[in-house]
Amino acid sequence: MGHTGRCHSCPVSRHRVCTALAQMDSVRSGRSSILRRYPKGHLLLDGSRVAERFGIIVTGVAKLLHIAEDGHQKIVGLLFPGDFVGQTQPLIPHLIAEAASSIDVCCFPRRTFDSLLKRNPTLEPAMYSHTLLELDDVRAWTRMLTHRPALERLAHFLVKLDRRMRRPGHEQPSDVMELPLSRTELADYLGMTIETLSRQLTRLRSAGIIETSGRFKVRIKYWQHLDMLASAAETSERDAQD
Amino acid sequence: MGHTGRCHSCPVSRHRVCTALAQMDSVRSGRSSILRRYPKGHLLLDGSRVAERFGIIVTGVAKLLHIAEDGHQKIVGLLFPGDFVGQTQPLIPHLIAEAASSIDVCCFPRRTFDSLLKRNPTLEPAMYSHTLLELDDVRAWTRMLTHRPALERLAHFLVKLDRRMRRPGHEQPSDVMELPLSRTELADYLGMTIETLSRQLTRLRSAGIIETSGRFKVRIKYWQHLDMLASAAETSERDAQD
DNA sequence: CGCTACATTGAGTTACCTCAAAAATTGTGG
DNA sequence: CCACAATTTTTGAGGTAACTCAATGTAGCG
Repeated sequence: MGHTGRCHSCPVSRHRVCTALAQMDSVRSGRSSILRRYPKGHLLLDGSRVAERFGIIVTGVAKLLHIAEDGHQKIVGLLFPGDFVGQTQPLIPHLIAEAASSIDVCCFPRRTFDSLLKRNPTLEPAMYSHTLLELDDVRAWTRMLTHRPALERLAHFLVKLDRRMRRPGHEQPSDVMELPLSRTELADYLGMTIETLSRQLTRLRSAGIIETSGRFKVRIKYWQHLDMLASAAETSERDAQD
Repeated sequence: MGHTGRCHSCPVSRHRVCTALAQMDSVRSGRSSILRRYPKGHLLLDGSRVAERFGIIVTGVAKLLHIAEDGHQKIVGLLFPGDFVGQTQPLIPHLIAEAASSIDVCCFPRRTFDSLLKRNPTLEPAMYSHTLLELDDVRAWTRMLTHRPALERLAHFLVKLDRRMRRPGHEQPSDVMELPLSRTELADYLGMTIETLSRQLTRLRSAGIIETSGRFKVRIKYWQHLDMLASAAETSERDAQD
């Protein structure tokens, strides 16, 4: 189950930043980093502080939150295995990340990571590339949220979640997966009310496309069907214009 | 009007990346870069190719577009003065940028820029920071689009446009500004139909908050009023929850 | 088991969408 | 410079997806 702390057995080792890191022997053999497990709710990133360590998510999901002065929190994104946290400077003080579920993080002490950054010239570019891809992803997601109906937004989310949570090899196509967010949070993230979200879930459930048990377990029964709904976006957006 | 090609007279010189660049004498004196003016519609970035030059927008606005296989284009973002284009690798092949209006760009030949990158260790981090801030901005904007009504989205856009287009010192607070997008494009960008957009513009117009002339000229008469509408977001989002 | 918090379902309302027509702006040839 | 077509924007009328408010159902916990 849990991996040994060496890159070759790590489920995220094929991600961009890990690939760059694994060019260093000390990293590949697991001597630079420690795999830490954090409980749901643990603060992984505090935007107002320099991070004590750099971390790459190995399993689990983290919420990215914006905090208002009054302390109120708004979900602005999610982090999945392969994504990283650990800023060198407090660039965005109102941004925090916290574990949405129990989460495994591959952690490098700040100093260690800084020296890796200096010694490995491919590392920073790899991080930058990762961020650029994420930016593009967020932009596409924004369009999805603003132009597509609630059902498709939900379908898209579920498909994305499934893809990013599935550990290579480890899982079957239609395993039960854990929702990282409560209904309230998920509705907020998808830009709808909990009532609308609940109705859309019911639609998918009674169409036989998904199965739910308890509040947080979902199983995709017809992935293909769900994916069609999710990508109905592109097709009907195309029809619409020009 | 047009600046001399030296950083000290340049309206964007106080932006992050320019500040980093201006640490080099050859840059500060304007020997590395050329100020180019491109007409509306000019292709500034082709995501499927390595860019011939690195450019920082000095005046004007550029559209960021996603291209589908069928050639259909969707607006995913805007670039303003201080933002930059010019990738080293074709990371996001379906992404292009084109001038939304006539636009001035401070251009560095690829080779020159690469060597600057190597010689100035603060440059890449500055670019990275810029991108991280942009990512955060897009995330906040996404929330705006998904949670706020059409009128507020439009108000927010106008306020943002005003802030980012205004050259330091150069303009009066309530100058006429040029809309970088047609109604169709703007509606698409703001996630509404052209009809709804038009109605919201009319509302602002008849409330005396803005003035329009022709298709592309807007003047904000009551900036404060508009800003209140724009940031009604935070206030009423706060009221809503917890 | 009963309490509390969260999720689902129901009924009525509204903001935005769709379809259709009128008005304004831009481009073109005389 | 003006008339006229083409394009884009605005306005109008009616429909619908999603919202709000309210009630019911269900999961988790002492």
